[in-house]
Amino acid sequence: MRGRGRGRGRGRYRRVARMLEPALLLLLHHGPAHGYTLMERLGEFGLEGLNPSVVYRVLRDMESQGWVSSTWDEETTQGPPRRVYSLTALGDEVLGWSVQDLQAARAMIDHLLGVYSQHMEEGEGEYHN
Amino acid sequence: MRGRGRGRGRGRYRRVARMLEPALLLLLHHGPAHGYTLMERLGEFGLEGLNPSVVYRVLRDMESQGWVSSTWDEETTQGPPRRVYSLTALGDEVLGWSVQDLQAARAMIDHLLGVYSQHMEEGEGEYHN
DNA sequence: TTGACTATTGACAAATTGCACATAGTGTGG
DNA sequence: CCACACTATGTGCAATTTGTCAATAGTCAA
Repeated sequence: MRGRGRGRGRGRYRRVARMLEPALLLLLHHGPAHGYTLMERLGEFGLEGLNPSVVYRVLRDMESQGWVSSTWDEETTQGPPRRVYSLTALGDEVLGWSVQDLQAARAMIDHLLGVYSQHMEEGEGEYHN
Repeated sequence: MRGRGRGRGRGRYRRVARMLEPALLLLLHHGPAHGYTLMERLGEFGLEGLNPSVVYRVLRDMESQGWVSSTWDEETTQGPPRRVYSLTALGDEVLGWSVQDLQAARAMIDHLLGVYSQHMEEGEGEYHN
């Protein structure tokens, strides 16, 4: 068995992961920020409780793509040096594309939900077993 | 470099893949159908052009989870024997959960899009490079 | 100096996906 | 009969993505 985790939860989680990049880009669209701060602000987008290494990895990957750039923060705070990420011009463009992608995704979801509620109204949903 | 496919397209495609299971369940909610037929009807949900083996694999996986059941079609048509898939009671329930997940996903997308257009109106989006 | 909290990174296992190809029946044109 | 096209489904494996665990590192307070 290929064990695609049964039951609930999984689906949402994975779909959510697909929103991590857009959410980070959007947060940076507001202004530069540290990775740690970004991670905490992800809660606003329903992305709380992610493993930090996931978030940092995405940030580094986005940097290697040139969507964001980072420098080490000058001021010493309580802790090791922090990276400050900012959106690049390319990242700004990518954010625009992401928004379009998300609009398309929403349209697909709407269609599916529409068909489902239609089935419900019309009393379809006889499963044959 | 970990090569997370640059540029467009990828993101959408992956997000789309996450809708394959719900779409198949919904199609089967309408009534039993062959894998091949299902594959063709996926176009209605914006899921055209998928590699057949992907669709068949998901169907078999869903069967191993007990969400759908299949039998070989009696009637001989042009081609090898075909499987007929139908939704099980469990599959019907899973479809309901999927719908809830999708509603939640839509809410998240709406929120993100809302924040984005707010930024746009307020003239944010200074990227600092 | 121990523990708690802030920050970031690395390495590896597990899960997912894409793709190329294998198999198989039926019908058609030469 | 043979090659070819089209309908259908299944297998195997490489590549990619994701999750998890642990390492490193600095500051502060008891």
